[in-house]
Amino acid sequence: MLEKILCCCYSSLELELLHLHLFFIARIMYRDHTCGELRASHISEQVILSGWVQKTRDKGFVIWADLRDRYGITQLIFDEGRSSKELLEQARSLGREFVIQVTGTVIERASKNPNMATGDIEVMVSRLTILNKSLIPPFTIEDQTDGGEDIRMKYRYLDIRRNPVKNNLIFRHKVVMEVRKYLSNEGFIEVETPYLIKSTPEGARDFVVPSRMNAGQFYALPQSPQTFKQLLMVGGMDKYFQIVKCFRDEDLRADRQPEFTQIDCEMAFIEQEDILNTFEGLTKHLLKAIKVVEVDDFPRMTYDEAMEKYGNDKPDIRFGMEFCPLTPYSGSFNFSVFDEAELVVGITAQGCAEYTRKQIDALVDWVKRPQVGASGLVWIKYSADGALTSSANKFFDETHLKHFSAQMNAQPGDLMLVMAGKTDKTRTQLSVLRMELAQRLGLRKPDEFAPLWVIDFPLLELDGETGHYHAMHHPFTSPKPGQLALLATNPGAVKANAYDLVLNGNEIGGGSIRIHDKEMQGTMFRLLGFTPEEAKAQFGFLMDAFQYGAPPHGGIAFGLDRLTAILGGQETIRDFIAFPKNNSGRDVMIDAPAPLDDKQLDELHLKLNLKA
RNA sequence: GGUUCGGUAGUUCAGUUGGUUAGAAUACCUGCCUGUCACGCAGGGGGUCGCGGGUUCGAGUCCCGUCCGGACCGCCA
Repeated sequence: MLEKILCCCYSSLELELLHLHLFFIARIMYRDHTCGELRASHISEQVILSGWVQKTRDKGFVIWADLRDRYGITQLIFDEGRSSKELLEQARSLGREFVIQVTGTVIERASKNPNMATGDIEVMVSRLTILNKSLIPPFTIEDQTDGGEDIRMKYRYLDIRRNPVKNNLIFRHKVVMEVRKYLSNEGFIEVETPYLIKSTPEGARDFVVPSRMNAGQFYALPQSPQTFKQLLMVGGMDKYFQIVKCFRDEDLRADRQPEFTQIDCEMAFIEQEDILNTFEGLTKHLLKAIKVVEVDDFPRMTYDEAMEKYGNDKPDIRFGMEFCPLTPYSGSFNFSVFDEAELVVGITAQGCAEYTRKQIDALVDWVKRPQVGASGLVWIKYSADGALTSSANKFFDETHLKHFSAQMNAQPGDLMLVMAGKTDKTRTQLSVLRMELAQRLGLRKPDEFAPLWVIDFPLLELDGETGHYHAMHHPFTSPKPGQLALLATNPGAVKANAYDLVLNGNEIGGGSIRIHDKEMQGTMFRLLGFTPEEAKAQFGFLMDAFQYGAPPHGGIAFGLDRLTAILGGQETIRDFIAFPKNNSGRDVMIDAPAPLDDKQLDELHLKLNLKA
C-alpha cells in the first residue's frame, strides 16, 4: 500500500534508495492511542487503535464494535452512509476476540453512555486490518463470565483479559512497587539467593530436583531463603530484603499454593523492637499508598493473650466477641458437661437473641460437623424484653443465667454461645464459631483494616504423636533472654523472640530474632532431637559461619500473595497469581506435572518405583 | 491419608417415584431491525448425561468400581 503511493511520486532509483532507507526506519505503527484514553476533547482527531474485539452489535444500517485493550474499551462505528460496502462487510465478519487495528476519526456519539469512560465518543473507522482471527472463546470474556474456575484456569490467558483478573495483577504490581520503594528508602538492599539448595527434613516437605552431573544427588527448592539471609547478615549486608518465590510440597487450600512469594527481610544489629517498628512502618505505608487508609499504631498482644481472648494466634480484631471464661455461680455448675470441663468459655453474639430455634439448632449442628468437631454448644438467649432462657434450662435457673450474662457482658437482645471441654480444643472450636458468626453477621468488612502484632510465641511445640518438641517458628529462633534455665527444665514453657503480623484474621508476616551463637544453636538442635552429626551435616555451614563474627540479627517474612489478596479485599489468593495451580498442585493449562521420558530419566540416573 | 459435595449442549445449570424425542439461559449460525452499548425480534444448529460394570421390560436417575474437579480435616518448622 505504502509502496503504491510512493510509486506515484518517485523514480525507481529514488524508490530503491528509499527502500534502503525504509529498511532502517520503517516501523509498523500499531496504535497511537489506547482504548481507554479517548475523550470528547479528542473529537475530530484521526487515531489508530489496536486491540481485541469485545463484541459487535449489528443493527443492519450500523455496526458497532467494542474494541478492548488493557486500558479500556472504545466503541467503533461502521455505518451505511459513511462506510464503504467493503468496510461494512469486513466489520460484519469480525468475531469475538479477533485482534484488529483500525484507523479512524474520533466523533461525538449521538447517544452517549455515561457508564463508560470513553462513552462520549466513538471512532468512525476508515480502515480496518484483521491482525489475527480468534476461535470462539470457551467462556465469555466479561466481568461476569459464564465460565467456571476449571475452564478459566485451562485458558488462563483468556481469563487474564477479563477486568477482575487483570486488575488484580495490576494491583499486585502496585503492592510490589510500594514494598520495593519503601524498603529501598529505608536502606534495604535486595539480594537474590539460590533456588537450587539442599533438602532439610525439618518443617514442610521439600520439592527436590535431581542432579544430572552428580548421580544420585538432589537439590531442593527453598521453603524460604532463611539460612541464606542469615549468612548475608554474617556477610555484613545489614539490611536485606528479597521478593522471592518459596516452595513447599504440602497439600493445598484456597489460600495455599505450592509455590508462593514472600517479602523476605533480615536486619543486623537490631532487637525485636526495631523489627516491629520498621515493618509496622512498611505495613502502614502500604495501607496508605494502596488503600488510602491511615491506621493507628498497631496493638500488641502476647500469644497467650490471643489464645485466651480469641482462641487463635491470628485473631480478627475488626469486631469484638471476645472469649469470656465462665465460673460457677456457687461452688459448682451442677451440670456435668461444665463441671468436668477443663475450660468453660463463651462468646456473646450481639443482637442475635431473635435467632429462631431452627437457626440456633443449625448453629449447633454446624459446630458438631467433623470439620469443627465440637460435641455440643450451650446457648443462652437474653431476649430484648429481658427474659433469659437457655438450652440447659434443666440445670440453670434465672439466677445462674443472670450470673453468666453478667460475666459475659451480655445485654438484652444478645445470644450467648458457650462451649466446654479440654482447653486447647475448646478454644479452637469456639474460635471457628466466632469467625463463622462474624462472617454471617457481616462483621468482617473487607474495607476495614485491623492489624496487630502477636508476640512472645512459645519457642517449642510438643508433637502429640512422637512426644518430641519441634520448633514452633523454626530452629534458628532465639529464646527470650533469661529463659535459658527453663529450657532445660520445662522447654514447652519457654517463650521465643518471635512475632507475627496479623491483619484481619490472617497471618501476613512472621519472624523472629535469630540465634547468632554457635553454642546456642547447637543446644537448640540437640533439643529438637538432632544428633551433633546430623546438625553438622545439615546446618554445619551456618554454625561454621557463626564462628566468624555473626552479628545479632533478626527478620521477618510476609506472604505477598495473601497480603495482596487481603489488601484487595478478597479471600482467594489464586486470583492474584497470574498462573496458579489447582487443588492437586496441577497447572491445568500447561498440564504439569508430567512424566519424563526414559532418556531424561537415564540422564538423571533415576528409576521409577510406581506402586501398581 | 481422610471427610464431603459435584461431573448433563461451547459455557453455567435444571432434570420429579426409574417411563414418550433430555430442557433453560447464555454463547454460536442465519435473517430482520435508523443509535446500540447485557441491544431487540424471528428462526436454526448443537448431547458418548465423565468412564466401566451391574440391577431392571426400561437407567441421566438406583447399586458397585474408577477417573476428574471443588471445599474442608490431617499436613503446611
